[in-house]
Amino acid sequence: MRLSRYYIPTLKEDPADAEVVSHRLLMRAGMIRKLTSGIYVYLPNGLRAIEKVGQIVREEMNRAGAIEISMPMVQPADLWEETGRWGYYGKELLRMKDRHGREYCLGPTHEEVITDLVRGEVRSYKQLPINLYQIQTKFRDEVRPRFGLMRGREFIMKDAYSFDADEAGAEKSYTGMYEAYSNAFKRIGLVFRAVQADSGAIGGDFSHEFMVLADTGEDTIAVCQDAGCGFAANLEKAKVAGSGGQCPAQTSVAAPEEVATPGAHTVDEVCAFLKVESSAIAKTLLFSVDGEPVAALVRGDRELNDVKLRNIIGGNDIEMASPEQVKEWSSAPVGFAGPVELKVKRIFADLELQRDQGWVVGANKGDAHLKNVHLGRDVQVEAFADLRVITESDPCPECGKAISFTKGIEVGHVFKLGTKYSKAMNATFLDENGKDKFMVMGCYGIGVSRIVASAIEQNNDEHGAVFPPSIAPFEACLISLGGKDQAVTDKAEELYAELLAEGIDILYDDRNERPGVKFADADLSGYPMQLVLGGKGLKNGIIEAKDRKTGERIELPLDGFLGAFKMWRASIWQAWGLAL
RNA sequence: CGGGAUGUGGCUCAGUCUGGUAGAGCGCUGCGUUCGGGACGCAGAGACCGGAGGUUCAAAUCCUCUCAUCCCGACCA
Repeated sequence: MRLSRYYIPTLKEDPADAEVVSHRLLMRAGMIRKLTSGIYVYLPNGLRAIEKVGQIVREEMNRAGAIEISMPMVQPADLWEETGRWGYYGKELLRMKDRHGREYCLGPTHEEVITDLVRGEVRSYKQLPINLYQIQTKFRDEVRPRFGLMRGREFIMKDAYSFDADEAGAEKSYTGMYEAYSNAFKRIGLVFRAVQADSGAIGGDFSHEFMVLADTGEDTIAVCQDAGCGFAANLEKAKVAGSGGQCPAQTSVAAPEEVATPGAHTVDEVCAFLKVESSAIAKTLLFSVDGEPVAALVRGDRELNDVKLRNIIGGNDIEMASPEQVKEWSSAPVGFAGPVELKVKRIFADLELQRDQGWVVGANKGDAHLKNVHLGRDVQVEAFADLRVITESDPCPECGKAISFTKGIEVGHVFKLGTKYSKAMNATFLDENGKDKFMVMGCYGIGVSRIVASAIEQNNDEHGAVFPPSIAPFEACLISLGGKDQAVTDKAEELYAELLAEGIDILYDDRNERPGVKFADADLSGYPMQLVLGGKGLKNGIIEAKDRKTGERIELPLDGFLGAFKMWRASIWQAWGLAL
């Protein structure tokens, strides 16, 4: 491509509304432009990177036996009613009506559509397994879109759906996708890690996320320090080691005693007032679950894991109780709720609280707490469960050794769905014995546009983006420093033609610009290889080759250029850990 | 949805407190010089100051409402 006839509108200055590095650089490198909050235009270089990622994903999906289709973005509400997700999915689902008043939504995901398709087509076990996928624009009306392509409302996703005759087949489909994902991310050139994950609104019982490791990631993952163990999980999923069982009903703990704690609303204030450690306190958090009160107790120094809570209590609409609700349910202002004689039927407590000891809790009246509260004796707890967020000082839940936290960006997610959707939508087939059975499903997503952003998050420097060669908008940039020197221009034209004929994905900067402008643009855009031809070089029979990642420059001979270039190119790919 | 902030040429911003001729840098157009790390000179084009209403002789500036965008939180594949 000739840059003089192409469209890469780079910016010298940082756009005012771009916070994270990938957003800034995508804008500055002229790869995207914002249309409105969370919705972007993909400019030529942005589109190229996206399509390269898409193509790698497509190849790995095809290799794994999946079959590409394309489903509509607009979906009818009645399909979502069938699975109950019209109610469950919430405001993230952008809903609309057509001229007849019929309800639709913009597809944030396609379980309903694919299941509807397959139930109408697949009748026999002989047609299974089948795995269908698409690469398509999705829409999720995020509460707060941010960070450019990292969390947009409109984004490009590859989503695949597998249908199997039985659990064993579904397991195979799942591992097949897991492997395909690992292969794809390796080819894309990202440092990533597969971790255990919560399945969220998609549902199902088992899932892994593929995380690109980057300090700016929105997710935190807990990783076992012991490589042999291999435990890695999203913080919202990571279980905390702890025994189940019952809290003893008998105890030697003294009877509860009310103590005055004027003005002590927070755990810290109560600690300071009563001169106890925060680990001696059990805090009571009130939630409204579809309008009904639920209480969750965790130790004062712990953080409640709301995903774990949601998974235990069920329900559609879960939110923190409002101050008014707290007052109604606990008979006290915020900060003094406690489990004893609480007007809440469902009380859940973290495993740590079943210890045979007395806790400090709110007294359900203003300016007072109770001490010596024993949950087995004084409180009707519906269940003791793992409710808290794991901490870095907790042991690995699988092997007991130390764990550490790192930040990651979720770029892929594989789910085992089981029969959740096939049952809800009656997707059945006839098995060998002529019996009707529900198909066993799995679903698998890759955030294609997000990968481009995460690649920049992981690879950039003060000059701009640094793309892995497999997904760079162009693999190499040929910079001609010809100016008025026609001999240099002629030679550059010749090299460009040679590289094109060789099938190299090359951008030729033939603009009538000063050298500094060309260098800055090439660095900013992140082409992994730069070729610079100047007057001096031409005289000496060499062209300069710069590795964008390391900054290292070498000289390639103009005589026998193509061979020398191909060797250099191979070394660049190899340094990225990529196969050509 | 709660808290905070910002809307002025294509971009980044000043001007708003204290009302009185709309500014700068970058970018853009033309001419000339320059040409290995975002050049320089000269001459230009380009703004209903987010929108609506109000106060005033006079509003980018003060008041009311509204819309949009960003940040923090809540929430969330």
